[in-house]
Amino acid sequence: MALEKLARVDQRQSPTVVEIAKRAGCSIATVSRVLNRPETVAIDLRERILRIVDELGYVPNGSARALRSSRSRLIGLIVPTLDSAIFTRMLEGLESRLAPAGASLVYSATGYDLDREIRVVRNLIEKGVDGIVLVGSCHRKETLKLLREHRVRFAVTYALSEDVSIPSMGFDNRSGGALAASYLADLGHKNLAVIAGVTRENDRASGRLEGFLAMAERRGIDRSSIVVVESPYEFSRGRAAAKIILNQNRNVTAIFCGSDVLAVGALRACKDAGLSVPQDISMIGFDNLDIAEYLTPGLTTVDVPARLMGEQAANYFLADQNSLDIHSRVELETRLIVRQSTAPARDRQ
Amino acid sequence: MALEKLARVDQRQSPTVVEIAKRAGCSIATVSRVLNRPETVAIDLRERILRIVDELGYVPNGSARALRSSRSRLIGLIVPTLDSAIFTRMLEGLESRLAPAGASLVYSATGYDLDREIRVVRNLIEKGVDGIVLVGSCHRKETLKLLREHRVRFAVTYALSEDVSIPSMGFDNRSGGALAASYLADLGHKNLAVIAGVTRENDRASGRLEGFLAMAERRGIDRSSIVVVESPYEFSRGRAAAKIILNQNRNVTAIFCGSDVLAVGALRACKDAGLSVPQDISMIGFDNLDIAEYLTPGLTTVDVPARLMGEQAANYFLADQNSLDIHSRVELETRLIVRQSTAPARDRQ
DNA sequence: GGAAACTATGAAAAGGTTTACATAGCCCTG
DNA sequence: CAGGGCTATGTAAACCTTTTCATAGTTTCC
Repeated sequence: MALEKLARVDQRQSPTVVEIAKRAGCSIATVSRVLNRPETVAIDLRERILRIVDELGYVPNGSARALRSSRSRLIGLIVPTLDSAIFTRMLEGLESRLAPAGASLVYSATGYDLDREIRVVRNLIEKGVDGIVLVGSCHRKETLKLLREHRVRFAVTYALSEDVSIPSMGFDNRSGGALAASYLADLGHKNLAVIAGVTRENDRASGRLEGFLAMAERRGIDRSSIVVVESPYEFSRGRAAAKIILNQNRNVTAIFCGSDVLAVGALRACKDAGLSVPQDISMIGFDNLDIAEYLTPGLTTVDVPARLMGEQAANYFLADQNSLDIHSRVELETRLIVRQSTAPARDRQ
Repeated sequence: MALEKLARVDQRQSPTVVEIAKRAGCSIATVSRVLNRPETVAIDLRERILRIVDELGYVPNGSARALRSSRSRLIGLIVPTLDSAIFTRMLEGLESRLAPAGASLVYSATGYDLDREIRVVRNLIEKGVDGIVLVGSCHRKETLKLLREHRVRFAVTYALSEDVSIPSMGFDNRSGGALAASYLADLGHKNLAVIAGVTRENDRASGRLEGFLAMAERRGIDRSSIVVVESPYEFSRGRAAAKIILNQNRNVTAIFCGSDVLAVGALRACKDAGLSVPQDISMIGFDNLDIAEYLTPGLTTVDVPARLMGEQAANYFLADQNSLDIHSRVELETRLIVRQSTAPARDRQ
């Protein structure tokens, strides 16, 4: 006699829907229904099943669920890096919305390398994510091809894609840069410098720079007179870049930095050089990191709706794909936060 | 005649292992083998299959793979929050190791709420993660029960669990606190204050505080003379806490903060109060965030091997479970980074 | 009172892999 | 040259759900 057939289901094995059904005296289909659309099951049976689910500590198998329904409740996030804290707020916003809906966030970094982004995307597709949040609208053809061929929804953040068919929750980096230029012009600054992020294959960095230059020009400042340096987003790099600018261009009275991280470094360089901010040099950052308010002097900066972008992206992916009010293009605003690092122009020396 | 049977496989559908096998004229088992243990397949067949895989842009279905093999290549990370940048470095370290191995990181936040942690853990188990990285060794019974019952490997970071059967990659928060106390004693400070994190259900915050107090006592400073305030890890809260301390205890000459975030706020409070650091007040932080070096004055702080913990945790989960050299307890060191925010004691006023 | 329309449930297939087991061909060895 | 041990491949089951379709029972309506 096949004794093993009679052996009780191994207690130590995680229970499945079969075990639940057996105990509730119903079919697995009904158990599944209770778990997914409870209202379709008679109340007493439903409650009996739920009780058993609870008793056994049953947790559905996400892989099986995903395989069958082709929905994993996983959303991928691909950012260049979290090292410089710029994208952390978006990540938090995204997760804060996903979690209550039972969805999870899969995080990946590219290190600002678009080729690595291709591999990252492939990896996320393999994991079966329901959607991918990208930063910026500059990507390899291959990246987009992968996304299209595998029918993975995606959205762009931190920028607004020119192609309106691509969902984006972002802001116009150019206007952000323009905000800074405009304010410096208002203050009477004529000798400007920019420490931009690395603009190559980075539409955010180049947009901010372009917007700044264009507005400066409109305000009567000769574009070619503006000193521009590019620098990776690191404190030390901002410091080094500012040092060069201050040494080589003794008449510069204001510096616009493509990110607050660069600005922190640049502020330090001013101090190193014995220049005071804002008396000698005005400084404007970009991002409005939490720390900006706590620097000395408080950093004037362009606020980026980072958390909001994350939340909006989450909304987009959580919304029923056929829903009527699905916002696939959310245009958010930047605004200038004036603190103590900017003042009216005064000649240096 | 059933024409649809003859219809070519829908090009627009992602190809599966069946399609590959068909084109290569072999069985799906062989395709699977090529993908997982290539060395077991004859070289010419293997290469033919790989070529087809490439041509078709085949991407394996992770859900099916996970379902069958019960390995998802997903590692969960549960931290209180990323808002204060404390845990970001660990996250980056973890991801940087997981990605090359084809594994991905699923991020979740608890907001310092241990009950929410239970739900988060359940959710991650449902997603089928192969392992979970936790922060600290203080958790609800139910959390641990879930992990055990579902046989999910997990590890503790940012602390060393007392229970040696629980893998941990962390450091001793008490020694970290002791480092700070010891250094302040060396400098001759006798009137100390601590702005600790919220110690309730937080072994890291309480460990740091305890270690500080114990060492201070050992160095002849009466424990009861030390002013202790607890505060959530936010710039503004650190500022508020320091303000109270400075107002109510005019003789305090040194403040130890349970995190750099608190220290940034506290530095600001000193400035608000017209006190200079380090001449009037010495300040020590904890974490050694990147920003610490760029504050004015540069912040003396206890360095935490955050990135390393992430990397070590990744190593642990990536290692073959039966491997001999699997390090399930990695004890890392904190060290004091002396900058400009600390100086020998001088009476205030 | 009987057809029509619902409602609650069950049976069974499907989703794409991995893997235990079987097999066929080959090379050795005695 | 029989038989044993390899190696490379194939067959088919299993992983755990969701979902389509069928069915039995109940209500509704003329």
